[in-house]
Amino acid sequence: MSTPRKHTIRPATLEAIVEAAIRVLNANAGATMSEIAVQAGVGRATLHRHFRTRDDLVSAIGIRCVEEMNAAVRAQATAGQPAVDRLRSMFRAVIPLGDRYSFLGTDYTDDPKVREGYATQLHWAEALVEDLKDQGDVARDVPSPWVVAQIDQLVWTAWNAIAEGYLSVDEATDLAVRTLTEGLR
Amino acid sequence: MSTPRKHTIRPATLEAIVEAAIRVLNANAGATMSEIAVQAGVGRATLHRHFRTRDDLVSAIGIRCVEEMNAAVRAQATAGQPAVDRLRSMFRAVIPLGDRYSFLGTDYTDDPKVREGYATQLHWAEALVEDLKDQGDVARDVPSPWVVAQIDQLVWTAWNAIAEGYLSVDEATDLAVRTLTEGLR
DNA sequence: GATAAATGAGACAATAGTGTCTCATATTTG
DNA sequence: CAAATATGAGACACTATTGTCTCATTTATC
Repeated sequence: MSTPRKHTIRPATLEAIVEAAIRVLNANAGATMSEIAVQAGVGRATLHRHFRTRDDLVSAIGIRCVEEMNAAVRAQATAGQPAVDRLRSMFRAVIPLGDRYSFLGTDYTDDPKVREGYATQLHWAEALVEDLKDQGDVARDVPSPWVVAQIDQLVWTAWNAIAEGYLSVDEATDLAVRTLTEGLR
Repeated sequence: MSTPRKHTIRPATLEAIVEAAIRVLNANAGATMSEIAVQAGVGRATLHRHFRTRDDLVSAIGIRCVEEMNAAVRAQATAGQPAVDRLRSMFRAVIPLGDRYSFLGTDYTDDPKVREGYATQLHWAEALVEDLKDQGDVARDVPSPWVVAQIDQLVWTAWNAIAEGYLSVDEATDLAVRTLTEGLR
């Protein structure tokens, strides 16, 4: 592991650190170890005890978020369903995670595991887009990277709508699907 | 002004600094004054001579970008045209500026002028959305903030498509309009 | 060409953040 | 309750960056 220590970490402490780090880093990508420690209600030394460097901490939560997201998608991935329904399930699973996920775009980690998890998501999305095209839900003349990018952006837009309180998760999910396929007309 | 100096700046020097700052800060929001100076081909002291602090520099280019963008939109804003055409003109004008604009989201400045410019754009977009709804280009039941957010995101998606080389500016513009109104079906 | 002013290079102090360490305290485990 | 150990607090050295200053050199201006 990248952060081996002779100390065992208490579950509650680990939880506090990870959650605080996700929260703080999403708000400010350049946040300091002290800020994270304060937000976690933990001594700064404890951070360094379990995550030797700042990069280790960022990597660790990057991995966690990406895995969380993949898990959410996998849990919803019911093969055999129509492509649009799978799109909707995917949105429904991923949109509520928007606030934990967003920092990955900014504060991107070079950690291979994060990149790997990212690649997994990308492949999954590409396959889904291919199916959507097969079913005629997406026109063949639209470049697939555009569709994938659009899906990505819609997750963020949907999350924002929920955070700002003008849509519920279900409403946002429906609107995302609708925006992608039918447009807003 | 926030950075008054007894020195006059040479136009070429100012240009080099501002362009380098935009380039470097878009690539890395936490970039250092040294990096910017090197990229500008200018001594670090010269940076501080004309922008007392790093924040001053960031504010200055923030203001510049926002004004650039407003100017581009204003230049295209031909009243009397159908709303969809104005949407297309707006996309066409703003999309190529994506690479200079993108850092504003991340490295957001607290400068009132930047906020003000931002607000101007927002009002402009809201008015356009209202017109689009009047013309039946956007359904009435879609929340306006969603439409505005969608327009914003499409600019970024379009810029990315161009930067990655799989679409031309005109193709990206058309696809953005199409995605918003008709969707990708 | 001469004068004035802007620039480049580098020294400098001050600041902020990182990462390590120690020791007293709190918490778990047996 | 007692022993083991995780934690909190703070001191510490180290590094990177910022912002100021000076002086020699280049560039513009008359």
